[in-house]
Amino acid sequence: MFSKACEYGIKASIYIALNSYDGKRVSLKEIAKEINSPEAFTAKILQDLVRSKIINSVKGAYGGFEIEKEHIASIKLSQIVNAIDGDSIYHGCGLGLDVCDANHPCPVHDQFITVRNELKQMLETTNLEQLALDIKSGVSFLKI
Amino acid sequence: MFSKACEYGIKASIYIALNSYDGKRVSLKEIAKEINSPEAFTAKILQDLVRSKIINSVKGAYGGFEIEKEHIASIKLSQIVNAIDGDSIYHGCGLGLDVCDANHPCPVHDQFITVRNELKQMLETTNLEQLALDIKSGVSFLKI
DNA sequence: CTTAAATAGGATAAAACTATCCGAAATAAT
DNA sequence: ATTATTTCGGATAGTTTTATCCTATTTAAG
Repeated sequence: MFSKACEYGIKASIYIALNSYDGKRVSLKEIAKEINSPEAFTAKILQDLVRSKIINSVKGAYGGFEIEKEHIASIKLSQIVNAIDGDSIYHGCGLGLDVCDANHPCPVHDQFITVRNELKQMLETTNLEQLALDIKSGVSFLKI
Repeated sequence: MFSKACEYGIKASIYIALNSYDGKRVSLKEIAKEINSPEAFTAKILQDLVRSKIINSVKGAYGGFEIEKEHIASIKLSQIVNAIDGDSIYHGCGLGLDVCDANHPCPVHDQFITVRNELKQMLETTNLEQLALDIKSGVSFLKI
């Protein structure tokens, strides 16, 4: 469903959010360790998220990544996915037709639209705060 | 959502079904042309479908691919997807955790389950006959 | 029997995705 | 200022997916 890059991006964002609530800035090293991801590859993904202004980075000693507390609740899963995997989930035909709409649908157009709207809805109604709080309370987990 | 291989596999299956209703066997060449897919790559995918006994192949002159008429209505989209992409859609965590279940869920476990069940349901309730008839009646299209 | 037309399957190439390496730039502490 | 730490970004490597090529095998027709 999601690319590896996207999986790492989501988990990293949650971990950063979690720590930002405590005013803690976290390093790439710590993030990769806590979400069990390859460090250098994770760095690339974090750079994407910084460029998309979803997370914030501070260079140099005592630097790291953070998210402004007030923004956490307003960051939707859809923004993270879009920053990393692009908007193919929103456009794009289920069977890869260049043109696929109500007037010229692919064979699974209607069925696909239904599932995709469910996914879309899910991504747009889930925000970082919810996810971070579940980790904090031990309801969900970022690794193993 | 689906791999390219899976997209081609689904479209090819529909085209074969469509022709099998008329008792027509179709060649790789014709299939690739009609579903707008690379010929040699499509050949590999058709081989998979033959091995999975979803479609039938006949070698030699006047050979080609076909599906027994009586089977068409019983072939579900899920079987085609499973033959080509495997069952990763059914198992596997949305965020790539090795262990992810109700007792040890990833942060998006519940949301993911919901969307995936919708997809699962869709794949299991859609069969080749429905899809082929829509193509025949000009309601849906296999290319452009 | 020979030939032409097809699928089967192995080998290989190209492209995309995942992952690693290393030097540059920035920053805080000493 | 110097040093240690840390992100940034370009180059490169490995892996998987997508795609191509070529030969072998099968089969119907002449």
